[in-house]
Amino acid sequence: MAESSTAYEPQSIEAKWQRRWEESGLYRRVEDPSRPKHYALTMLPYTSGDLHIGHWYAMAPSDARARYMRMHGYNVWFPIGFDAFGLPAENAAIQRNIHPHQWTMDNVRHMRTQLRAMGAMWDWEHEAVSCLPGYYKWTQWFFLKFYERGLAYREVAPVDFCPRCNTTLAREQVWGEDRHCERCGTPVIRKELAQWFFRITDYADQLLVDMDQIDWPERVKTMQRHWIGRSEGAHVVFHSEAGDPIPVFTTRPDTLWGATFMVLAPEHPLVAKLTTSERKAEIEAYVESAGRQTEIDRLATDKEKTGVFVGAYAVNPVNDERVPIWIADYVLTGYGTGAIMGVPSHDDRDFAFALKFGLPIVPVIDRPDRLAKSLVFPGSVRDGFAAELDALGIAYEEGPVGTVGLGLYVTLQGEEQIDGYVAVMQRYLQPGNWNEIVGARFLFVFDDGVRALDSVESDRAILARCKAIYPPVGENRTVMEMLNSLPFYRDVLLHAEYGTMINSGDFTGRPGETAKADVIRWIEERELGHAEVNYRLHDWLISRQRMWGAPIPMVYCPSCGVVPVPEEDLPVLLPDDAAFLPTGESPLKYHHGFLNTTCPRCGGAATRETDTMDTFMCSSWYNYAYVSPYYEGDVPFDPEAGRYWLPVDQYTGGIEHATMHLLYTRFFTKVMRDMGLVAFDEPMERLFCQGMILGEDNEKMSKSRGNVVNPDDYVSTLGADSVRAFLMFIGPWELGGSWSSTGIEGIYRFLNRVWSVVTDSSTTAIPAEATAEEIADLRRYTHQAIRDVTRDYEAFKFNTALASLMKYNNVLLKAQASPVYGTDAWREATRSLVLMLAPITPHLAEELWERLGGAYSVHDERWPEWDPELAADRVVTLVVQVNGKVRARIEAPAEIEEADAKELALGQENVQLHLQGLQIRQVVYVPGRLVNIVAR
RNA sequence: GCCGAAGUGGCGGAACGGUAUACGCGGUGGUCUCAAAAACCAUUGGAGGUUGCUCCUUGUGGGUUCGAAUCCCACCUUCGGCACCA
Repeated sequence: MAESSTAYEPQSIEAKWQRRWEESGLYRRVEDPSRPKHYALTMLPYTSGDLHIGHWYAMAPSDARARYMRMHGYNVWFPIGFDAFGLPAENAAIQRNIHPHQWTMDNVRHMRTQLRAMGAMWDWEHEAVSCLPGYYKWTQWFFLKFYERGLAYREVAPVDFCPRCNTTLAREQVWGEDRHCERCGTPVIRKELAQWFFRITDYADQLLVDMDQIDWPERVKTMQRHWIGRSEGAHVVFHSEAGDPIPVFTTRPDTLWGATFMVLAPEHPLVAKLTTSERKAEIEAYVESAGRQTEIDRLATDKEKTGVFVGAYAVNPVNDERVPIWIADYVLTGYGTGAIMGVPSHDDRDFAFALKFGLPIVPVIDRPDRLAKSLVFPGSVRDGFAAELDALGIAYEEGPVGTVGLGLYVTLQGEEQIDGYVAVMQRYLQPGNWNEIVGARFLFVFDDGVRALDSVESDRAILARCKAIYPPVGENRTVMEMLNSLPFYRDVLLHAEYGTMINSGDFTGRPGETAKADVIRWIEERELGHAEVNYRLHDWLISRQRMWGAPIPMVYCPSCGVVPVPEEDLPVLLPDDAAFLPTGESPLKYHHGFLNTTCPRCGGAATRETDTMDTFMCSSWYNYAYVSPYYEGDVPFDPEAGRYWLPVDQYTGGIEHATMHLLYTRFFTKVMRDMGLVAFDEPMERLFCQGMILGEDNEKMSKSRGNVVNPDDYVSTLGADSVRAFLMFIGPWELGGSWSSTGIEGIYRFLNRVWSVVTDSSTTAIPAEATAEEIADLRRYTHQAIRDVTRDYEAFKFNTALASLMKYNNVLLKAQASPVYGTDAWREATRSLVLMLAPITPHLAEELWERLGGAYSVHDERWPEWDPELAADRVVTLVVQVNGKVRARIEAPAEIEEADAKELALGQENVQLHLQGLQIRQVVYVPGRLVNIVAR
């Protein structure tokens, strides 16, 4: 084989094998019911034009895993396609005067070439491009089916809008604190538009429950659970004094008696009606400013609360208390009913709001921890008070109170201590003083008696008494505001736990375990409201005011109203002569040929819907489209092929899709199941999410940073196999990592060393015969490598798989110059090395396999198996510790007995040295690993 | 802010509660060469020391344990998502 021992030249072998694989149809899909199928899928790339290193990072390991499954006997199908609708194509159209279709398809052609260079096992015969009519016909078909099932509806919803460009803006097109248009700098306004929604909330519970049947990363499931945000509570109707019903959703109906105000979202439909004339200007200004903020800003809990009183009052239905109505940006229209009851004593945000605006705060749920505090002011009690506290076993600390002297900081635990404390306080309180107990109870001890904070009136009365005694506290508007000025009390002023109801009329004393359910039953009986489940998830807004998307197949007829396009008329084609305005406005609105049509129902003149669909629609069913792209039957894909291949067995993609794409595609599958298109609940059985590849400077790659890595450059110099292997070597796939131009050279060197281990016969073997021990050593390394590498592939740990392969190759480099060279064990070693590298470096492995005399193709070979007997270590290193510190290491036979190990350990000189003057208490033995001698 | 994740040598990272720093990069010294590159060999966490050793080190502070990078609590920092980027 001397003539084939040339240098490793990736360029020639990669081209050679890519051609050969294609010619022989190695990766072509075959339906073979005799073998277990494996549908491997990686998230489809967007047609950005250039294959970024990020695409390689997502796809190469996914391919390696698919190849690994293939070597385990699975009939693997690994399709590919393109997500081809979207904003960048329109921007290109405006900037370069090129039709989005042409721009996109040029990109597709270029990307296909780049993708082929990766040497992945893609089945190109089932490629699908989402912007082609044969594809989006079915995207539109899904819209019609959802509409038929009552899952699509039209409703007015706000969009970010640039008044100058006359166009809707995506979130990424809105820049800066002042939220201006990225193109022209004009401040963005909110505009209400009629838009189409999908009723994903109908499936909220199924999306939650079915998570149990899929093998997805726990973090993705958790994110989806939070995203769906199921909460059980009650729908309760308050009324304004004028009689307008104001429904609220609350998860805590047991706190209804503590609702001392209401807050509406600034966009709430009743705001204009409720606002009194003198408040109008202020309210309008606030509504305007709230509308300009993002939801993220509005919900930030660390910012100062803002809000405005509308001037009107509502009535709390459970106790007929009059409560003021406010608007504030922390209440959103999209969640619940867009209005809340403010319970400041048991909700952080309501507490902060009430404190800021001087609204009364009345506790209505007992603290389950029974903790209370009291600050005894200097000079407010007679001598001997502290001794009484000692006698009762009450904890306190003496400390300065401002600049007035030393006071007592008392902490009380439980009823007995609180009652005892109040009794003592009543006896010792100096005239002209008061003392308060805060937390488990809110009690004010005055010299003529005790007053509890148990209602809005008591709040006023207590404050008035205190003010009379010490006028400066009169600046406070509520008792809580006064208490909040003392930092000592801040952690006991409110709590959000369930507990026994207090200050709640007939419900006072109701235990926390049943409080919520009991109150719901009671309000249902009185028809004040009812139990309700609320979701944070809201319906999916699928309308986009864009041209480059699948047109929504709907027609507006002056006489028939909203009419769906008949199925047989699909697809509603995008015009190929649309004129793009430099503003970015959708040309569909001005394209007469597209816009004007006839009503499918009455045949009269009608207009088309000009909005297109969210591109997440296209990617919600692409895993089905691949089965039979641009299918011409009466369902979106060939049912027979679908029965064999579906669902996806292994899906991989970025964690950034955790909540949106991955939730939408699950929703689609559930609707498809209900339509009878598929017989399963979930589209992807197993999911792995990779992290993000960063630039050499550890920053996200971007053109502006100048740290973008072009894979093509490295493919042409070091080869696709080096790029693939390096990307897998960087670190754990799920965590991402940063590119390194020197790191990839290290991989290239490694592949060269593999090459020389397998092909180099110039190192003449030492004439001596290999001993049985040398053979056993080599075989042990081989079988340990197979064991470790197999485990790593199983767990998607390509980085450690490569580390083990490198280590193994280093061993083989040494063995090459020893008598084992050329033995059967050597042949087993090199074959195993090549087989284990095949998924990561498919070209190199194929070439080396051929040189080893293997039959075409290495990718049809079976994965090597390891023999535990052969892999077992003969000698182990026993670590000897004294009190947990390593004091000696002993080479010992692997099967050493506990007693022998301990004896050996104690015999070590350095161990004896450290045991001097100490008494052995315990000896811990971990078989084959360590002996820890505990001595004092 | 909320939700999710991660912090280990000069760098990327490895470590079933049991030898911290595997593997690779980089550095240093050497071999080869007229020279350089490549390749190969050796060495490489920090501090101290009498070759044998000792001490310190896994973001910070506590805790559990014979033993903690690993488990628990609190905090700090960085990254991803937050509904019209895909």
